Amino acid sequence: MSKHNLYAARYARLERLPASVISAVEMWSRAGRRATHAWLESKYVFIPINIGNAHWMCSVVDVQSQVIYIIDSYNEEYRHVGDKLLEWICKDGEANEISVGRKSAWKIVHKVLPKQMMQKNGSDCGMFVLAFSRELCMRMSISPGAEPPGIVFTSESVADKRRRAVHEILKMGIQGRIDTKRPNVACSPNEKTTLQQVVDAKSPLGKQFYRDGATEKLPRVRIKQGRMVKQMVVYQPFILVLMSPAQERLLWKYGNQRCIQMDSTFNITRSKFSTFTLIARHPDGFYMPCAFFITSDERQETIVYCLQVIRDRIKRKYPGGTWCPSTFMVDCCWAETNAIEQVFPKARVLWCQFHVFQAFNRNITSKLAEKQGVQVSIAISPKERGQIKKMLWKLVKETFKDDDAWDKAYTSVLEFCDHKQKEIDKQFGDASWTTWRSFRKYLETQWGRHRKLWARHFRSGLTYGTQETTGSIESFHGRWKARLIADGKGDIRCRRMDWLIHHLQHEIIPRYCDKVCQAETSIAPARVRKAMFHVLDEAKTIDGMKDVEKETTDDEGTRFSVSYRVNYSGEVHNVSGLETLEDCALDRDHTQVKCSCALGRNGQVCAPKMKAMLIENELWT
DNA sequence: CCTAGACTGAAAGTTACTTA
DNA sequence: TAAGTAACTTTCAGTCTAGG
Repeated sequence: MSKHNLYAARYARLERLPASVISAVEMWSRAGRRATHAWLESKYVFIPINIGNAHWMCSVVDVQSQVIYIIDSYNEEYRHVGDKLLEWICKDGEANEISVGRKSAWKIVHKVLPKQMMQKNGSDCGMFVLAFSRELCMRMSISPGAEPPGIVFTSESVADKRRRAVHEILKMGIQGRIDTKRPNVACSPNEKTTLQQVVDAKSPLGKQFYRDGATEKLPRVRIKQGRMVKQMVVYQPFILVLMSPAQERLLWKYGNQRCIQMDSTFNITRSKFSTFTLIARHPDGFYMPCAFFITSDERQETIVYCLQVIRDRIKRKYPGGTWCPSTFMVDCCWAETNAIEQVFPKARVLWCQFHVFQAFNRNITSKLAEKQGVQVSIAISPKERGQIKKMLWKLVKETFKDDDAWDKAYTSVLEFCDHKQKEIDKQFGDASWTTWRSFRKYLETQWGRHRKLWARHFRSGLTYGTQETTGSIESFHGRWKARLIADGKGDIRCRRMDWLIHHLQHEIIPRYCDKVCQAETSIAPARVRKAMFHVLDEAKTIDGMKDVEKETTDDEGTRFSVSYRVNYSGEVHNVSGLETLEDCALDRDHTQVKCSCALGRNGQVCAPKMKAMLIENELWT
């Protein structure tokens, strides 16, 4: 007797047999032999059989007793199934020189199921096959005399078996392949199919979340179990773009083929939203805010959306010619940089030199810090740090004769790092002090590749005003916050969003409009202000973005309306208790899964919770 | 401290080719 | 001719590190 008792075959498709029976079986048995052992060397072989790509039945080959059992959940007899199987067995036994006995000695037994065990719907046959296999495996005794088998389960309990299967898949995963070298060892956890693959949780959520639009606008769902994080987030950013017609004009007039600065600031309202400001420079030398957008995150795609709205808005209002700023000044932020390059491919992005040097400084202090060793401590002297700072500052600030000269200066910095590293290596041996090496790596990966973004040398020939930094926008934010604090209405971090909008609309924008008009004309500011207000009133706020219009009341009780475009309204749901999903699946009770949203807190079913349930549902019904 | 993006290695998917 | 195979590409999750 073989030491192997079981062989579970991959399924067999009967309709294919006539043409390809020989090669198919050979491939099949060969694959089995390579993986573990020949299938006919087992005691029992379980072969799920598929008929007409529709129905499944279970067959068990008892190799030793030479019996083929066929169990069909409808109690129908498929004579040819047994014959074909027998044909296979004989062929394969011959080919692999395994004695399977005479063909006539084999018996084909169609098990007859009691009525309570028969399938009563059109979709459970697969579960029946699994259930039969499991029961037979568990008992490991299949004898031709014992028939019909007693009632092991009823057809009603198949739904529970389905849930059990879900439970087991969630818990154990699916073994993807068998390690040919160690066939008896279970696969490593890495090879288990994880929940995300079993349940395609990343696919769109279903109708309730669908909106027209690009894929990236669909909310994301991450269900994580086991090795993965147990959290599900339906993530929909909040976006509000604010730009008055007056600002639009400023942006069009003073932003086209000129420099625009962009920066974000936090802690302006009680929400943890960021406020982005775009400012342009007036020929008289002062800077004015030209657009605001408030977002719930700072991801690239969110910024792209806002910039697109602003660009399209100006295009529509001033159709003549293409409007495109020549340069954008931002701080060293990749999300902003990439977004600008996506929306304005022709514009050059420049990084604020102040932020660049700030980053340098931070990394010089952290990476080139003094280190305490076992016996000695190595000191990177302030002088050395000063030296490298000076060299980098030169790279940032100065204009060189040509690109080669800049390159030479840059390489000399790297060589300086190498030199210092070598000194340390000589003293302490390789790999013990890698301060300079890691700093060099940082320079190369983080800055060397993107030199055009931050070095003054590569900016020659560009028109971007007089500033090399986003200083004016930072000071604008600073003054803005200072004014807010000074108005004595409490902590700005506790204020509401509508208050912020009101403040922008009635304080900030008119201020700058006054200033601009004073510079452009000789009209007294009071009259200008009136004229500006007229424009604002007429346009309400941002025309063309009328998806949502709301009447709001500010702190002083003045009513004003705001219209804004929200490309998708939503909130973040933090669903906890997902680890209990498997119990929920068995109990059909979802109260253990909790969600942070208002509905969820009241124990009601909210959308993400419903989605989690739906995913389960799909598996057990 | 938090979020975003680059990077990385592994798995899954694709395709062209081989084999019986 | 269909299944297997190898080489290649794409996708995805996890890690790391950046800057605010």
